[in-house]
Amino acid sequence: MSLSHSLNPHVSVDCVIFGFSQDTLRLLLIKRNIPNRLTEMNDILYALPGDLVKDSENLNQAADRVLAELTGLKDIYLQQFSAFGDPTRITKAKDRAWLESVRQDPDARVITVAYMSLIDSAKATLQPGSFSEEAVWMPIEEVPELAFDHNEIFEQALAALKESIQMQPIGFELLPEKFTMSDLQSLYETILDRDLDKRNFRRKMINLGVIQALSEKQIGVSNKPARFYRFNREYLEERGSNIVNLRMDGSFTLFN
Amino acid sequence: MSLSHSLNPHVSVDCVIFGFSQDTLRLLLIKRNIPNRLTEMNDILYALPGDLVKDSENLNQAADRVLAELTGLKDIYLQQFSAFGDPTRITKAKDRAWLESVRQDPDARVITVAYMSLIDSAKATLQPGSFSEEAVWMPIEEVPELAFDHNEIFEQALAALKESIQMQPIGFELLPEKFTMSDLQSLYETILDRDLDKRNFRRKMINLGVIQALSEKQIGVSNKPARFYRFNREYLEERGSNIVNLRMDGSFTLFN
DNA sequence: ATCAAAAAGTGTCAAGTGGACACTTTGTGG
DNA sequence: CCACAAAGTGTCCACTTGACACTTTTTGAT
Repeated sequence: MSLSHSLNPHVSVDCVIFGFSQDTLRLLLIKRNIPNRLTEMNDILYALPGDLVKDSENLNQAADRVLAELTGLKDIYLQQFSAFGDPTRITKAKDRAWLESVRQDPDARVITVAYMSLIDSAKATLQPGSFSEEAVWMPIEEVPELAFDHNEIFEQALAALKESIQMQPIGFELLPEKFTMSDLQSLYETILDRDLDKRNFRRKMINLGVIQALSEKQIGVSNKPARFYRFNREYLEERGSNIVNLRMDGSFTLFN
Repeated sequence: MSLSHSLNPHVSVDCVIFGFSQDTLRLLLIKRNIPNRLTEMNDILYALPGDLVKDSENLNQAADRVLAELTGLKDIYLQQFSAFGDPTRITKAKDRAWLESVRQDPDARVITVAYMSLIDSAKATLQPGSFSEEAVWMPIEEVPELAFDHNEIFEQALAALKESIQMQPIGFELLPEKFTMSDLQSLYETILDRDLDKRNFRRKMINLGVIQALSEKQIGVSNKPARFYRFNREYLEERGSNIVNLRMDGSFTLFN
């Protein structure tokens, strides 16, 4: 636990980390044990990884630190997407019990700055910070009631993710160094939650120039082995993220 | 001035209000008089309209209130776009002089949540809040050195504005109830800072269905009078803002 | 050796959109 | 009635999208 005198009691960061693997999109949650005075047992409460900001660090640094402390994840590209500051956001009964057990000033009004990221959950090694807390990947359809206003933060992050995937070829941080076209398509289908046409998808990806074909192929699969591709990092550096367009028909047309 | 005991000394909001009129894009600034101990005169410092958040209000409410208090602007649609929390963001010498003159706790580390909006500056009536402060529209090319990290906040807001205009047909709040096609094109050209082809612009706008032609025309101009149009509010309600597309060539293609 | 299963991989056409480009029309004012 | 100023208009080509179905390649079982 960090020295609490350097913590700013009014500002926190929360991290919405989406993990993708095995065709499933998951949310990274912290499982907290909360003392329950009535039952003398611990209640379990899931929450986004988050904590107060130190007076000496900026918001990005705080997000990196908090995520590492609570989950062991390091060097994750975190993108700030919104601040949440409703005065009632931390006043649920369960939340107060936990706050009283860990915070110097549990009554302080806290605004939080939310960060999000999308990573390859198979590559991420979780190392929860303390024995009473555990980091888990939760499929996004099964996300339970969360602490504070974390359900709302999660929903907004998911909506932001769906929008942003339309606008830039993400996936760079998401897939292994080499991956098949089907892996990539599956990633997009999962996030967008709809089917895409195989031929059109391949055509678009290749023409965009974001990925490069390798000569390598899968081995040991019981069907035609797929070719591997890798992301073309120069592409994004050259282009920036300016790859948006507005359509006549008002529809999204990234794929299909 | 509000009761300071209800102000949260660690969280503020700042408003980046862009105003458009007479083919010019302007930024709304507050002119502050700062006591200078050496000269016994006042230094002048421009700043974005912003102030601390009250413990009883949420961030959106704070932004609305602060903007109204400092500039008189009400019922402006403010969109949160980023939080700024570098520990050094309020430590410039000039800034400290001013903070010491108005804040209970001038040393507090403050993070700020930034909001932006784009309005018709000709329709907006400014009523600065106190005699020592004055609200002014500053053409964006002439924005001077601002308080705190407000130059950075402004730059980021401008970049966000340029991006977002590509993605949704804004302008609804910007132009008068009825306007000419040239007015609209001029708005886009000003914000995007480049020329657009007249024929292609008209075709796109009309086909999009965002605007409706009126039968009325200009009168009293010494050239062919232009037809008036109005925005089609049903359009946005039906479509939402889902009018984005990703292009093969990686370029913006909203117009031209 | 042959076959079945499984996933990879491939081509075409029609419709729509984007971008480049120059002249005519309609009003006012001198 | 003439000059000026800004509005308004149409076409062509290149490219992108979206719909659509069959062949290829490998493994593993018989």
